Amino acid sequence: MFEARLPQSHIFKKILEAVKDLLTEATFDCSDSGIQLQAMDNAHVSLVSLNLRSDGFDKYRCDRNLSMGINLASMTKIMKCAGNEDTLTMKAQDNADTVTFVFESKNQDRVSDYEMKLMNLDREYLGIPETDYACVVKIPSGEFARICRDLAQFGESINIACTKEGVKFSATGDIGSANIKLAQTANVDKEEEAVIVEMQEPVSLNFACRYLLNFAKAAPLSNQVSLSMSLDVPLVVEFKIDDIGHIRYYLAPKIETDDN
Amino acid sequence: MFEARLPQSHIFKKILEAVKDLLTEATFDCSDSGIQLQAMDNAHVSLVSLNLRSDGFDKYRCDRNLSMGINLASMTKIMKCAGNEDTLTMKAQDNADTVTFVFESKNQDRVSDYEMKLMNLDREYLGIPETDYACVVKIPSGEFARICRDLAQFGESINIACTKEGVKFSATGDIGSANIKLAQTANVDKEEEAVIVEMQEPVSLNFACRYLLNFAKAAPLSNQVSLSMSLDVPLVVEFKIDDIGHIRYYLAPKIETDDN
DNA sequence: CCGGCTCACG
DNA sequence: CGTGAGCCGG
Repeated sequence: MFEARLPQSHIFKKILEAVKDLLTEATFDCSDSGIQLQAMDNAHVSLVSLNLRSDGFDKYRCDRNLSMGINLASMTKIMKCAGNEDTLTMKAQDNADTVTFVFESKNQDRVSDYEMKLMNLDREYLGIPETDYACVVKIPSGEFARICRDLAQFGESINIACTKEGVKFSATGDIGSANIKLAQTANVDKEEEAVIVEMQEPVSLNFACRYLLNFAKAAPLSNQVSLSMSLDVPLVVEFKIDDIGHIRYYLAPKIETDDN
Repeated sequence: MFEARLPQSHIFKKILEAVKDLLTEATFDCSDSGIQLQAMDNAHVSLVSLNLRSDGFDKYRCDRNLSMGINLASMTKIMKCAGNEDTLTMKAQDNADTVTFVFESKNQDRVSDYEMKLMNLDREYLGIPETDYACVVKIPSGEFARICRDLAQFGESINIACTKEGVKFSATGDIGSANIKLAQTANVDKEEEAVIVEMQEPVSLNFACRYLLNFAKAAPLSNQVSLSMSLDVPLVVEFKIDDIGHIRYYLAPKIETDDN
């Protein structure tokens, strides 16, 4: 059987908020090492990759590898029924066609369980090569969300330009042009406010704003987000998730000329 | 060139909130003495007049008089990209057809700039005679907004009746009639809560609710609003803006009988 | 002053 | 349904 317990359901709630607008359904692959989800978004433009290590769970047991095809809208509905502080347990029998979510309040006064039908989903295994990136930028995730929101008003694509001094986000459109420059922080008063640029080589790439906006929905999962970029290679937007794993989004640059 | 800097962008943000529903575009007249905007609203019913003195700015430079035709929806979008505590700098070259807004966070780690195209707008210079008013009422601006909102439910016009005892706002309609009376405050505990009536002669005038509602959007700019009234003369609704100027709205009374 | 939540609108 | 604005709490 499969059983995984987290002391706080809110991580899972936020994960669902972070994927449900990109994916209508997805397969959760459970193995001894943890839970993994990997899927192209509905439009087959970006890729979502979620990793939750087994050791990050309060309790974890997975006797046999298990692929659970899940309708994310349904799962979102169920997760909304959990209190943020509830203990969450996911359970499935080895060959079952359902998964059960159990929410327990801290004092055990309230226990609820939700059983959800699993789906058979076509799988597409995608190899993601590990790469060295020309630039890796870490910025506060709230800042990232804010930048995407602000620049979305100006155009459909956002240019990210990275030099060793910092990173610049730009957009151009009918109402004008916008540039947001973040300098690498010298004084790291609070770690979560740091802007850190690791640069081998400067890059300047364009991305579809709409996807970046969706990625930014993962901001509640982490104070910081890292953006890894190289020429002609998909951007990686990574949010670490506490002590358990990460969620990554991959998005190919727009191959446009810099005429905006 | 033209350059004007304010230590806090929120004044400008609020100014835009206070005009954007009345005007789709407007000309900002910049001169050595400051920035002025004067325009009839889209329906040519009311008049908006904004004055920002140069000495109210942190830094101000205007080599040549400059009239900037601005689409206020665009400018509103741009102002929404500023943090409330950001330093705001407006810049334009002498004969440029664009204006640039620069927002800087207090620690300079974040700098964003927005360039916006200027428009050529037809100008209408309107002389506004200085007048003595039969009644000048000062009330808390939040109170004013509340009154307009409350009375809006009853009818399309609001009667403002002023005597030396105080001021009464009334509306009548299908669902009934409403009267809100504010007595002149005796004990001025807090200045911003004061209701002050300066009366030469009592007045009772009717105004289109819809415009008063729009004027009330300037409430965040000031704790107090003053209403200046005389028979058959436009009402003046004035909000002082900190140490820098004011915004005034002018609205002619409805010439109806008091049958509501 | 910022973040989360709730309500209203497109 | 998803997004944006206003309100309340930390």
